[in-house]
Amino acid sequence: MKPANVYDVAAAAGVSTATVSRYFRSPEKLSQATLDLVREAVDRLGYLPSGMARGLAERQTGAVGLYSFSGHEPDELIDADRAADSEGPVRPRLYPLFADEVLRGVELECTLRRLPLVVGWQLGREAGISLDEIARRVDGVVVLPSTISEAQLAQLAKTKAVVLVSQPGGGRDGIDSVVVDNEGGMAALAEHLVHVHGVRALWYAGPENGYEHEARRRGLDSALARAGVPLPGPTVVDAGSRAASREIAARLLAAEEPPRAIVCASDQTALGVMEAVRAAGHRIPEDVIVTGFDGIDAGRLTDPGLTTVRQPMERLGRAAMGLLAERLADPGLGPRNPMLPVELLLRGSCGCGDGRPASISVS
Amino acid sequence: MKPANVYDVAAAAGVSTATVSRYFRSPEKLSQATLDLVREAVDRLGYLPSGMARGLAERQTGAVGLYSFSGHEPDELIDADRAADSEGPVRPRLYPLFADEVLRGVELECTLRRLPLVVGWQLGREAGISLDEIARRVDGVVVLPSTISEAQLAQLAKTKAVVLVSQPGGGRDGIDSVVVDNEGGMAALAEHLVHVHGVRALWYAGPENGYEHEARRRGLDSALARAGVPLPGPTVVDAGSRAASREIAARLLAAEEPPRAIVCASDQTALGVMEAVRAAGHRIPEDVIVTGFDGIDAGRLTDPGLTTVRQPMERLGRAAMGLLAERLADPGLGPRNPMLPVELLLRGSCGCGDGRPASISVS
DNA sequence: CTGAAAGCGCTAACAA
DNA sequence: TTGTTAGCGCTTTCAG
Repeated sequence: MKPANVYDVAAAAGVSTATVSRYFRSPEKLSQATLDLVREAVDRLGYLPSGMARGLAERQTGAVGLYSFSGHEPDELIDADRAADSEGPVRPRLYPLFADEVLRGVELECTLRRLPLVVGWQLGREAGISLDEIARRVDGVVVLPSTISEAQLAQLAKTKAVVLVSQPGGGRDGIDSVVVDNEGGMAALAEHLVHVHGVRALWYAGPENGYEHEARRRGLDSALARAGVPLPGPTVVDAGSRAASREIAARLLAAEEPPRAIVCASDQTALGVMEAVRAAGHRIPEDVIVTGFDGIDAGRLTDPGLTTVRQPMERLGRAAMGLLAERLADPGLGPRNPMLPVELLLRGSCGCGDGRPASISVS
Repeated sequence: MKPANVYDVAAAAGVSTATVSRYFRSPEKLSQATLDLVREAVDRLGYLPSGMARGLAERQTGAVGLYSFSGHEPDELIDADRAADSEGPVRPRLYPLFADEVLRGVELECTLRRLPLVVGWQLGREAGISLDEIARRVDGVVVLPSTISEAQLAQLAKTKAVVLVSQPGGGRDGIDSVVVDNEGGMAALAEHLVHVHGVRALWYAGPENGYEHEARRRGLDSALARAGVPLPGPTVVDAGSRAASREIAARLLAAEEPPRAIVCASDQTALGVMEAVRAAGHRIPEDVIVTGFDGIDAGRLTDPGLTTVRQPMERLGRAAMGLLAERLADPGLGPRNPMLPVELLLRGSCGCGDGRPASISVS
């Protein structure tokens, strides 16, 4: 039997559909007697107003969206069933990752603001959910770094509010953004390595595409240049891929002398690199220092702990959703593009942190 | 300027609205020439079909929902900004909790099945988002334990597919459920305490309302009865509240002799109890054994590690969304109510786990 | 392969 | 305070 609609309820209560609508939208405009009448009919029929019809009529969905890459590799996800529930010193699957923590912040903000959240994950290039599937259901969407082209984003921004996370909004109309100080964080890390640990020869591992990684590389290079240390060559490594990890190991074995440090563009890459360094027979940090970027939880659980630059991930999510909510409330706002500070986390993998990890605020 | 709709696109392309609709829904029915015509218009106008209008016309939303309690206390969430980004041996705010891990499983399954997910959290009794706000936007919803009455659930199930997590579906029509073996897990834990550690006097801490806790209590009592150990009295403690933790501490101080063990209905309660036990001047596990239930991550990070019963939380979420997707695909299905096995995790807080934690499968 | 037109269920003027 | 009615934007027969 198909669910009741306004007409059914109106007929059952002996009122008009407008009155039934008012019962939900502006009960204060109805008399007590009418209220009771409608309530009875609603309860009896188990009536739940359709969000689709309501959205159509109101010309807005009343919901917000989050679109993200999954952070995991497809095959890893498919196998997740097996991996998820085992336990050990090293987790079989990394969690929570950057995207998970940002999501938590977004959810939190949505809960506080009473906004239903529609989430969708991109998985690899083709799998998962498309941004359009999310966007068509919401008034505005927070977009995490994903393989969405600038053009698509600009197109979308014409009809929906868009807030970019970890990608510069570029002052484009209708596109807000929130980023962290990637450049400053990486520069601070580089200075630490050079001045405290005397590092003068290092490798850089990480994908070189994308705004975040470019900013990090820039921070690294400028700090090294200032310190008079030769810049590392480009090392392209796909974060998380086992092949990349093997490649690093092979390069280490092939090298006449291993670098004093390997600076990675992300913690996930760094965890793979740590494995590779050990596979090549070197000790961390005595032979090779390894550093990451992000501050995911897994970096605390390795031995030694991973020295890294921590992004305020949950805050990033909250800020992004906050910007979105504000824009929805006032579309006239100019573009906002805040930058959040990061924090240098010194743990064992750089040779610091005998005892508790130290943390240093940057920017 | 308001966003383009089908009519705009149809006019721009010189075709009918039906053709524009077919462009998206069944492109194989259109000639190449028409396809090109429409594509051009769509791109030029930045057209994104409205999910609301589509849902209305199709009589289904094409999305699924997840409704959950937040797992955190409201004040904790409000202050989250400050707490979220600090670091230390014990995290200022517990994460990920049960609900977070289940959510992850649900998201994962949605990603694989390409289903947009609408999430909403209840916060305390009144704050946060209401179940109706989620339900009206989706075809079916997964509901985590929350303060939703049986009556409301039954009402909702009349119009939407509902899958309960950690609550028995009770064979009701249209209500599926997935639970874990709470009773068996707690019984296994109790037997371990009695037979391995010789526990004969213990307290039970945890809220006594709700299906999960009732099942756990039942498992505890029956195992103790079988072993001829006197049953603990009821101890009602609101999980996570500081007042409850203080109360435990006070009771310990008032007691002539502390119990050999305090068995808790959840890890969150157990973490509070561990604090309380120490505050009362006792050592864990030498003086007092403390155990939890859930297997959240935070239980690994305490010193000593928390002995607990691990639920396969991610799998719970995946299973729930799987059931929902299947029912949506075939509404004729009878009620499904699977029970997932749990695992006993022996760590330091019961006196086991010199070295690596042991884990024992239950059921 | 394409078009015309009738809804889908709700809201919001506008009247009464 | 309540009712009438015209859309909201899309899909889907039914014709052609």
